[in-house]
Amino acid sequence: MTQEELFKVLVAHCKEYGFIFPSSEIYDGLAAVYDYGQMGVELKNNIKQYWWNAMTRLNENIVGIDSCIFMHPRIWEASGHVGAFNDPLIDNKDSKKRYRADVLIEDYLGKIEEKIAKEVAKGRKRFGDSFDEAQFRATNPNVLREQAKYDEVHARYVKAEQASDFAEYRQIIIDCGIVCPISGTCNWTDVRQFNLMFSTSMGSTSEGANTIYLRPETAQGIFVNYLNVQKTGRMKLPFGIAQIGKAFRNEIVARQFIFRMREFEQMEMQFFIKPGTELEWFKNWKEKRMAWHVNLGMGAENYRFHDHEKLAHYANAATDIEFQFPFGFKELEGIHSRTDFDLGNHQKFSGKKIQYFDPETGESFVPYVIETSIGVDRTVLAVLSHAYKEERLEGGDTRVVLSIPPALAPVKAAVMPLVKKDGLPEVAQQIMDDLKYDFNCQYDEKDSIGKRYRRQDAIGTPYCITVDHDTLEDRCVTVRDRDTMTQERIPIAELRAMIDRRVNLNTLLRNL
RNA sequence: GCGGAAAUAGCUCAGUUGGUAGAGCGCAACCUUGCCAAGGUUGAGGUCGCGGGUCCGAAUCCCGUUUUCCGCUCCA
Repeated sequence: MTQEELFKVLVAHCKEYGFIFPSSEIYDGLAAVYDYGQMGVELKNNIKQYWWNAMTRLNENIVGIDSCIFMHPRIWEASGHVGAFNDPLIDNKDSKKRYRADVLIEDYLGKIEEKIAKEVAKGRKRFGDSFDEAQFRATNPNVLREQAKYDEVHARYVKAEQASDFAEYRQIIIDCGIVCPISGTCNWTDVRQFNLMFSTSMGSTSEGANTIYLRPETAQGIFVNYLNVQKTGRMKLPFGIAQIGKAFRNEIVARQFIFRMREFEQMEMQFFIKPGTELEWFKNWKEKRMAWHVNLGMGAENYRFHDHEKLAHYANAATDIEFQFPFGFKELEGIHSRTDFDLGNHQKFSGKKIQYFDPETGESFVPYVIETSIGVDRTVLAVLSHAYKEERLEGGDTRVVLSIPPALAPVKAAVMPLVKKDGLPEVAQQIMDDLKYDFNCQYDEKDSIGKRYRRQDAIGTPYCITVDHDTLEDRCVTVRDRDTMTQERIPIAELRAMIDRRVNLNTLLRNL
């Protein structure tokens, strides 16, 4: 089976066994929106708990918050999202390729600069030591011509940018004869803006209503609460604030199942530090976060770092932790050194002083930030795609098993009477009643025992507990292991401790 | 958003010049059985993605539309 086929089968499996459903399915679905079903929500909650506890409990200097999706609109100006998420796009009608209109113009200007630089280099070669660059630039006809062109286009571009005049963008592209590198033609569509933020209005009357945005990231909720947490929690640098929550992006292309959704969930932690220590902490968090992933036991070889060459407007160092999905290595988590970009901008835009007073040195400054930002849904997908296996058994049968890390498994144990009579269901029900306070358990008495085992394999239940006729005599049950399919006989009295040892999240956390 | 492919029962699919909608698996109840997808009986479930058109008659032909999958960019 190819990776592509495996991915399709996985998507079908997720639906069939109640992990993930397409949204609004009875109304034909809603593109790139998915709901978590009865199994999916358990898996997702376990992942969130693993992250939350790893952050807030294992680190004494990290606390959590839960900020709202609605925030003051000015926040998105301060964060740069209103600008950066409003890319002006243009399509070439012949090649069907889409480009950012501003990038096309900037590339064009870049080329003119290159030409000028080449002329200058030529001049330097010709005149040697007596070369006067300023003089040369002011007199050489080639340079003057190119410079004039550059100045004219640049002036128009800056003006258009300030006015958000997209028609002018297109006109510049056409006037300059900028062609599509693929088709080589100048057959362009209008410039259109794709606002990646969802908006709605707040306020009950139309004239008094404000446009507000659904947050495109959870990070800003942390930054705007920095002072609150720092002061009320008496936090000292370095310290971190963690948050799990929904974010929304109106992606042009949202695809690959739950990998890229328009509504998604993030787990973000912003770590506040002294300026100058950011590279050290960046490295520290890179290692810590990788350890968190690898600790799940899904194979260190399935993870890798991807350091960013091109940095976002807010970062001075950035890396991704990528996971080997069925469709290749893709980003699971981002770790960014955001400098004082966010807090500094909020200080500027809000007019409130956002600083940290260092009692040791007596200095005040805007803290630097290291961000770790992981996609919950992507982690769910990573776990599921790694867990899904079709095994060929000795008898020639196949079985589908989800080898989910036991601590994350939606159902920890299934309790089943071997037969639906002779008092076995009653005993099984008693065991169920005892275990259900500690673990999510399922009771099943329908169909043959083999079939029930397979059903549990398909949802990744680590243990199946079977009550048979001997149980009535020796008070022992058969515990069948999901991955090895081996069975062992265990006293009912020891069941809870035995399961707990293997599925408890704390065991995972202790290994970190 | 653009181009290509697809949509029939919960799932996988069949359905032949246009003529009353099918199979296997699954699901529910009962009987038999009892440690790795057992057998039997009975039953539920589809206006063939949706909307138009052609036709005496459309799952089938035509147009539109929605959703999904595959390519083209961004990103958690």
